[in-house]
Amino acid sequence: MSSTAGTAPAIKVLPAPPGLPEPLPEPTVEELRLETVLGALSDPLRLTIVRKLLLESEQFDHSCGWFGFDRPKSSLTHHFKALREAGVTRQRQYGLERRSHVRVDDLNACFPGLLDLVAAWAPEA
Amino acid sequence: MSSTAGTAPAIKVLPAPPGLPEPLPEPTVEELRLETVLGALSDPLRLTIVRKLLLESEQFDHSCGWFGFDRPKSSLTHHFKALREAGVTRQRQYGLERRSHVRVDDLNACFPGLLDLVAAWAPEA
DNA sequence: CCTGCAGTACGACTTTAGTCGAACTTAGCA
DNA sequence: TGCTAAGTTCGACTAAAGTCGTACTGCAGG
Repeated sequence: MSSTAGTAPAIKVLPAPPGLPEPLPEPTVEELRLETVLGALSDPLRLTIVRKLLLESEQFDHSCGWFGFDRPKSSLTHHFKALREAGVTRQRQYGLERRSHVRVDDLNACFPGLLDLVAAWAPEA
Repeated sequence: MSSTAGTAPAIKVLPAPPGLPEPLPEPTVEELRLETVLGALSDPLRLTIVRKLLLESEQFDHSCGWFGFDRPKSSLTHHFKALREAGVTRQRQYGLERRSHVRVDDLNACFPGLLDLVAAWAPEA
């Protein structure tokens, strides 16, 4: 996998089509680590976020407020950042809003079946 | 919080054949929680344990020392206990030794595909 | 320009998890 | 009977995560 030259050049930004904001910094596909992704998904709130993104219209990115959590904004920022830095989600800045979506293709390529488990997850009774 | 109504009243112990020690306390299948299992697997050492159990002769249970980690015994106890309490492994006492194996059937039933990811995992370069 | 709003950054605090030494428990064995 | 080895339990310490208030940035609309 790490066939790329010595120090990974860390291509952070994708060739975004014109008009589409560039993603915030995130790990590349090669940098995705199972233990990190599992750690990011071992939290009920983050599991809820990812599951909701998967089940309800993955076609669009969704802003932080779309989820309707009644937590302080700084807490939400923390969790969205954790998901992005683990490589689970991608975030783009649209004007005022920062919208997220799940990196479905990357995750299915690296960890096939994992997202199915998340989609099938049910929050504790 | 038990479960499906009526049947299956939390079978903690298996119908162990005579001569086979009973498993140490562990969550039932209904009690398995995705976030807990993922949390247990988000540690490299524990991932190593489970992967090694999966790849090298799952037919037999393996004692703590079989893995050959050069960590203090109290640390190992900690991690084996974490895996067992999350429902990932089952432990039985054989004389002096406490042997572990992965609860393959239970995990495949609850979280299909998860163990494949663990088996395919490679410790960080 | 000013104001309001989405969200971040920082920092303090609390909680949880990992690490490991030391003392203890128990089975097998001479 | 007493030794040894596998593993536990306890407790202290440390490191990492989660929580959230406050201050800040930066776009939009009047």
